Formats: sequence, C-alpha cells, structure tokens
Amino acid sequence: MEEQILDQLYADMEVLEKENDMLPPVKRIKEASVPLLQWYRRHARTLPWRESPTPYHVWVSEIMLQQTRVEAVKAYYERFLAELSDIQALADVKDERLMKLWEGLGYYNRARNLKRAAEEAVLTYGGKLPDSYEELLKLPGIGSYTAGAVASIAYGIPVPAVDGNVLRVISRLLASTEDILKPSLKKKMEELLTEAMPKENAGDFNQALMEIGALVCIPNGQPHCGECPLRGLCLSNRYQKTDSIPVKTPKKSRRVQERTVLAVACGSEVLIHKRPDKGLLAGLYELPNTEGHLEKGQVYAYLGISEEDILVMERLPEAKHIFSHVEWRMTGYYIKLKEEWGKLRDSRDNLPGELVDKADAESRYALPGAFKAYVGYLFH
DNA sequence: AAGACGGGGAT
DNA sequence: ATCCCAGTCTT
Repeated sequence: MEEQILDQLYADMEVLEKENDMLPPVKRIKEASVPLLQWYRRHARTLPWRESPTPYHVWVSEIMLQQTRVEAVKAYYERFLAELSDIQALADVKDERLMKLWEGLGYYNRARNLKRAAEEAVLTYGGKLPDSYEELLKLPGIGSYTAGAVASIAYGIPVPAVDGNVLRVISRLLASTEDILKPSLKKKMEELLTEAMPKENAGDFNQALMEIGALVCIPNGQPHCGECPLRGLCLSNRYQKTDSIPVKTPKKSRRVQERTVLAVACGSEVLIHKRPDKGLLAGLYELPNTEGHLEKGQVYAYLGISEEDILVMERLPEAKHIFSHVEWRMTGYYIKLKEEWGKLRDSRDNLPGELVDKADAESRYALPGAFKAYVGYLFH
C-alpha cells in the first residue's frame, strides 16, 4: 500500500519535471519573473543612483557602470553629480575638468560621449533626455543596453537591458550553450526578453536580472544556487551545468610593448604631454614616453637636449602596466634639467611636451594610472 | 565579426 | 596570471 503511494508520487514528480523541462523559453522567463521580482524587492542594494532615478541620474550611472563594478562607480558618481547636477552643467563643463572627474575610471570616451550627448540634448531635446528607446539609441555612447536601461528604469518603457549579467542569468536559466560573446546571441536574447518580460515592471525586472547576476548567479566562482529564487526553474541548476554555462570563447592574448618613460623636472616645473584625442588614453596627459627601451644617448635625442643641459640623470626601475588589449613593459629615467636652460624659449619649445608648474600638474591635469610608477619621482 | 578601449578586485 | 565587470564604437 505504502509502496503504491510512493510510486505514484515519483510518477507525478516525473511528469512535473518533464513538464518543467518542456517549458518554452518565453514561458520559463515569464514564470521566473514572479519570484525574481519578489526577490528583488527584498534584496535590492541601496545605491546612490537609485535614490532619485531621474533620467539624468540613471543615464550618468549607466554610462559609468559600463564594464565597471558598482563599488568602483559609487564615489565617482557622487562627486560627478555634486559638480554637474544637471544636463546643462554637463554640456557646459570644460573638457579638461571633465577628464579630471573621470580620471581613473577608464574608457575615457564614455565621458566625451556623455558630454556630446548632453550638448545634443540641450540643442535638440530642450535640455532633457529623449523619452523613447529609439531616440536614446541615437545619442553617442548609448547602445542597446544603455538605451534599454534608461528607457525602462527612468521612463518605465518595457524594453530589455541586456548586459553581461543578463546574458549569464538567462543562459543558465535556459541551459543555453550558445556563445554569449557573439553579438548575434545578444540580439536574440533581446528579442526573447522583449516578448517575455513583464510590461508593468520593466525597470525593476531589468534591474532584478542584473542584481541577481551580481549577487547570486555570479560570474567567476560557484553561483549561490541554494539561495536563488529561480532554482526550481533553472535548467542549468537541475542538470548541474552551472560550471559550463555560460559558454564564452576565449579571447586573444594581449600584445606586449616596451616603452621608455621620462620623468623630467626643471626647477619647480615638470614635463607633461597631452596625448592625441584619438586612441588609447585619448586627450589625457602623460609623462613623455616612447616605444622601445632607450639608452641615454637615445633619450637626449628624443628630448632634443644635449648632455650639458642636464643636472641629474638616473635610471628608474622597470614597471609594468596592463591594459585590456596591450601590456606596457616600461623602463624610465629621472632627469633634472639645468634651471637656466629651462628659461630659454627655444629649448622649451623643442621638448616633447610642456613644462608646467609641479603643483598644477597634480591638481589640474588628468594623468592616468599607467604612469603611476614614475610620477612619484616627479612629485615627491 | 573582430579589435580598440581602462582599471581594479576576485580567484 | 586570468577573468570579467550594469558596453560602445570603429574597422
């Protein structure tokens, strides 16, 4: 008798599991949205940009959050908003000040595009951000993710915001083995979510997916499936595939470049150089540097000086800086020029950069971290 | 489709 | 040392 009951129970469970397995993706996401939103209401972090989610606030935060961790963004966001509290202020900010506010955050084109978009908002949209996904998408620096995030969070428009978190969470939920680095997969995901997402709570739904990706369905270590509200619906959890999903093709290794960095002082001044406004670290300042590991003689030639112009010259230790796509292996020289030499206009003009007051160099100009190992010799 | 574009924290 | 982050733009 008892055995029969158990058999029936197992049979029922099997049917239920099979039904669960057969659930089409759209329905699976729709079912997941209920416990997901419930979970989000309890676990949403308190974040500065959530206090008053105006379009401007959401926009600035989303740009800063591109490829950047929440913890890193917080302080930058507060300082940025304190100084540039509305779109007009952003449109009016001096480029140099803008870069200083962004210094250390990386991907500096984000800041330039932010200002460009603000100028366009002032010019074309009456000083406000446009209120449709399509119009947002036209602004510089706003791609499908950011347009979706601003549209849904600030305006309540039911469009998805697919970032790395969402790609990972949904891929696991559906046990999809497609490569999430492929643009085509992201597009499919956006179409799927457009159909499956709740039309009423779009902003919360999008944020909930990202939040659960950041806190539970995490990228590197083991996901915390035990505390996941979606574990009953998650096919990767059921088939123990969270180790292999999401699938990502390995990326190419970065190239290595040798460079020589020069810490040049002359009296109370130091030598800095403005980088071109395209390419790596565009528009930021740097210590003069050039490709290759230079000997002393090559350094004189590079600086356009001769040996008798120099008061002190010493070799500095090697240093390394890693960007995402290139690695700099640097060597350096500290050079103190004779003060009287620095007073000659001709000699100053031939330098690869400009001599500026030491105190100014630190407070006014954005000097990226790549030169950290060598700026110390100049300023301290 | 592939590469450029930063910096830092976790493993 | 490697991964990867609330991605976008250019080639």
